[in-house]
Amino acid sequence: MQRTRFGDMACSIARTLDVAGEPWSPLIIRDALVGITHFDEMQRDLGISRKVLAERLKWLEASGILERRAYSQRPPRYEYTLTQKGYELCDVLLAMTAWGDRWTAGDAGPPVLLRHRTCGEVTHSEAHCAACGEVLHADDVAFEVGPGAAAQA
Amino acid sequence: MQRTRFGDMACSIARTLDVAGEPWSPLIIRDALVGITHFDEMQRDLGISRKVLAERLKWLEASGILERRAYSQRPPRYEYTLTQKGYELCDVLLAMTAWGDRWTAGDAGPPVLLRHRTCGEVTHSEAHCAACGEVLHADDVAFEVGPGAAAQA
DNA sequence: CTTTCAAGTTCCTTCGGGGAACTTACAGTA
DNA sequence: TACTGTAAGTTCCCCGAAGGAACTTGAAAG
Repeated sequence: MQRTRFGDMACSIARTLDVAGEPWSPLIIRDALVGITHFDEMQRDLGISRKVLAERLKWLEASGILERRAYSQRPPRYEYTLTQKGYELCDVLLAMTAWGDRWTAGDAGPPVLLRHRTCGEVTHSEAHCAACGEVLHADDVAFEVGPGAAAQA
Repeated sequence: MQRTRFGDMACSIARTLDVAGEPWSPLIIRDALVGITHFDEMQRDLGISRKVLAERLKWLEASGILERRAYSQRPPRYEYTLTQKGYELCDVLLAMTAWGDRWTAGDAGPPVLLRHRTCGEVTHSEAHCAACGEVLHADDVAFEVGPGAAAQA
């Protein structure tokens, strides 16, 4: 959690960052996606401080991204799983993966390959226009004032 | 810039975060995209501390995301524009915008609308499989070990 | 020759990250 | 019964990074 609050800005990018913009959060969500759902598993996998992990998990749960559920009563043991809201956030992770593979992988190639289950090909995520289906890049769009444009403090 | 280095992790998400994971960076890139390219403009638009802005701009320039160019010699005045590498990173911002519009906009609706110039519709970014063109979500993909999977410290 | 502006830099305070140790609650085993 | 192990945190201290305000530099403009 950063010092300046992004949640109040009239910008969906800022508001997304407010929820999951802190550097560890996307990696926690990635872990939850691939089945690393227990506190100690995450801590070992990420090398994150236990304190910070506990803070992030609380925040992501409060934000409706993760759900904390006991998978054992005695002894009390918990797992963190993605909600629908959290699951949809993985579209952002797919976009990060595509960019990171393209620009930061270097000669070694990407560390992880994504195989599309339905078509069988190794693939990556590509942004498309939800209306016409064509490939969409940032300068294909014009920005217009939307209905929620009010509270620009 | 966070304390733990993400750049060395064998994960494209982590490596993307290493470049642009600090909370302000995506907003700086957004500003550069929409034509807010001068130091003072950015500082006013974002409400960011001048110190932090100067640090981020240096880092993003060093990472090949932004280019610093003098648009005036006398007096010396500079602008920051996106490189191709930085421009492609905007795909991630489009995904953040789509998620933020859907999950954080509330009753007021999205603060900004995106109109696709080629088809004319108000739209949002949608992740598609680069191979078959179908809509792609996180559990449509299987993760496989890639060629660059080595250096998991 | 004082003001204004852009583009930073410097200084100070405070908050948050990192890391290690500690705690709680239970299970297994000898 | 005591000892060991494990999961899920919490507490403590230190230090680095964020925020904010003031200062600097270089040049034009009144």
